[in-house]
This record gives sequence, C-alpha cells and structure tokens, in this order.
Amino acid sequence: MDKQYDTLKLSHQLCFPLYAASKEVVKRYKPFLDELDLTYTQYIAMMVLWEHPTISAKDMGEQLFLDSGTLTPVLKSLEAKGYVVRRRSDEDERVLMCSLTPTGLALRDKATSVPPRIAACIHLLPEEGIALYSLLYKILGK
Amino acid sequence: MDKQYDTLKLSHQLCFPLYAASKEVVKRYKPFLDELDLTYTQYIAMMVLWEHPTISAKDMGEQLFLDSGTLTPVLKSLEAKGYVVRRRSDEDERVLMCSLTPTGLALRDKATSVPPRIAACIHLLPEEGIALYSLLYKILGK
DNA sequence: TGCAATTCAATTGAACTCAATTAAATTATA
DNA sequence: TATAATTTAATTGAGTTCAATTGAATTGCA
Repeated sequence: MDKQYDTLKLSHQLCFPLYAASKEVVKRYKPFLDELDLTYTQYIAMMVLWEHPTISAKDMGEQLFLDSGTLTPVLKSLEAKGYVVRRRSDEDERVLMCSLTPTGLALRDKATSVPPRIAACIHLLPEEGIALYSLLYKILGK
Repeated sequence: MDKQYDTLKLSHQLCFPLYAASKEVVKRYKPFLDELDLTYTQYIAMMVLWEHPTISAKDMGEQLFLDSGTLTPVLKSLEAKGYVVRRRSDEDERVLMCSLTPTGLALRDKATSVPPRIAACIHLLPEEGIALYSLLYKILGK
C-alpha cells in the first residue's frame, strides 16, 4: 500500500523519456554528421543559416532555444571552418550578424542526405511523427 | 521551385523540437530541484535508488541511458552529499554497487512535491501526455 | 542634452554528455 | 592451467548547456 511514492517512479515520468529520446536521437545523427564534420549543435545552426543567409546571433539563438553562452563558441567554430562570417552590425554595434559563406552554402548539398537517413532509423509511422511533432511544439509553447 | 532543400528546414525536423523540448522541460525542473540541492541528472539517479535501494552502476546506467563517463561524477557527488554509498561488490570486484543511505531515503519525502508541480507547468492534456509518453518510448525502442 | 535603463554578445564557472581509452577483474577457451 | 576475450568502472578530451556576470552600445526619459 506504498502508493505515496508512485509519482517518483522513473516509469511514471514524462520528462525522462523526453530527455532520453532526445539524447538517443542526437546520437543517431552522429555517424551522418561526422561525414560533414559537424556536431548536432553546429548542424542546427547551419540549418538556420541555410534558411536565413544573414541573421543576428540573437535571432538565431531564439530560433534554436540557445543562449549566447552556447552559441558564441558554436559560431566561432563554424567561422573557423569557413562556413560563417561574424561581423558587428553597422547600425547597432551590439548586434552580431552571422552570414553564410559560399563554402557554407555548398555544404547544404552534402547535408541533404542526412534527413532521409535519420528518418529511416527513427521507427515511427508518418502519422506518429506528425502527432509527436505537434505535442512537442505544444510543450514549447509554439 | 526550390523544393530540394525543404527537408533541411528547421520547421521540417522532428529531432529539433525533441531536443528543444527536452532542454526546456529540464529547465523547468530547476527551481524545484534547487530546493533539494539536486541537478536533474542527480534527481533521476536518486529516482532509480528510491526504487532500487541497492543497484550496480551498470544497471543504473542502463536504466538512465547514461554511460560511466556521466554517471561516475554524478554518483560521486551524490556520495559527497551523503545520499549514496559506493562500494565494490564482494562477488565481482569490477562491479560498483550503489546503495541509498537513510539521508537519501529521507530526501524522497521532499521530492514528492516535484512531480505535481512539474505537471502543472507542462500544459498537456492527460491523454496528450499518454500519447507523448508512448511515442517517446517507441523511439527508445522500449 | 545627460543620465538611467535596456539590450546584446562575450565570458566564466559548474555540470553534463559522449567517444575513446585504460586498467582491473572475471570468464572462456585452447 | 595459461592465455585470450570479455566485462566493468574510471579517466580524458572535446563540446554543449545554462546561470550569472561583465562591458559596450543604444534607447528612453526627465
């Protein structure tokens, strides 16, 4: 009759499988991203740049749910790889503008092979993927 | 007609909201776990111990999807706080047995307040939570 | 205009995470 | 039995993550 601690069982948690599945899926990206010499964080930053070839660090951080403590070293490493140029805005010196280089743009062609290969190793039906997607964005408040 | 790069849009990804929602929810634990002086990783390790007062580091790592590189410092910090005792198994010296202390057991009473408060700030309907739960465990292959 | 408040990126510090390696102990096998 | 293979935890290194702080630039307001 020891029900008062049931809510503390691992199997009763929603956050825990969220946390574990997130790490698990990021891990599945690794062999594919290794081919591009990108980490997962660098990859999602490149995704933002492929859609927005010039964007402020702040706007990128908001899209990625990352703060400057995380994003600053990511952007510096992408700059070191030659995919990004970092430059202060002329209108407002506080703002750091990030721009995609031609090399960074070219990387997109190699990257197109990643999503289908990831999809192939996440064993969800299409409708399950859609359901998961909308539940996750509901948690994110978007 | 630039459809060939659509699969690389952030809004088309399933992993990205998974990754973002995971971090977001872990962040929501912080004020509650601060009251217990636990990090999220320490908290889930304690959850395992509340269910299994004595367990090997290997078994705990399998339940939590964590390897020894992560778990070793977590268990050492829990031992430093007095919640856990680490001791080599008598039968097999390779095996590290972790045991809950009385202080660690007592912490469970304070921890019972965490799940209801987290539930209150994750805005999902009960049936949505159940659906999410099963989709996440499907990804985890469990 | 001049000062206060705000915005923004960078830095710092603590903790997590994984991959790869190491070392010790055990088990399997020739 | 002696050696090889396996198992396990610990360590190391690179990168991520957040909270808190700092400092520069801008904006708002008296």
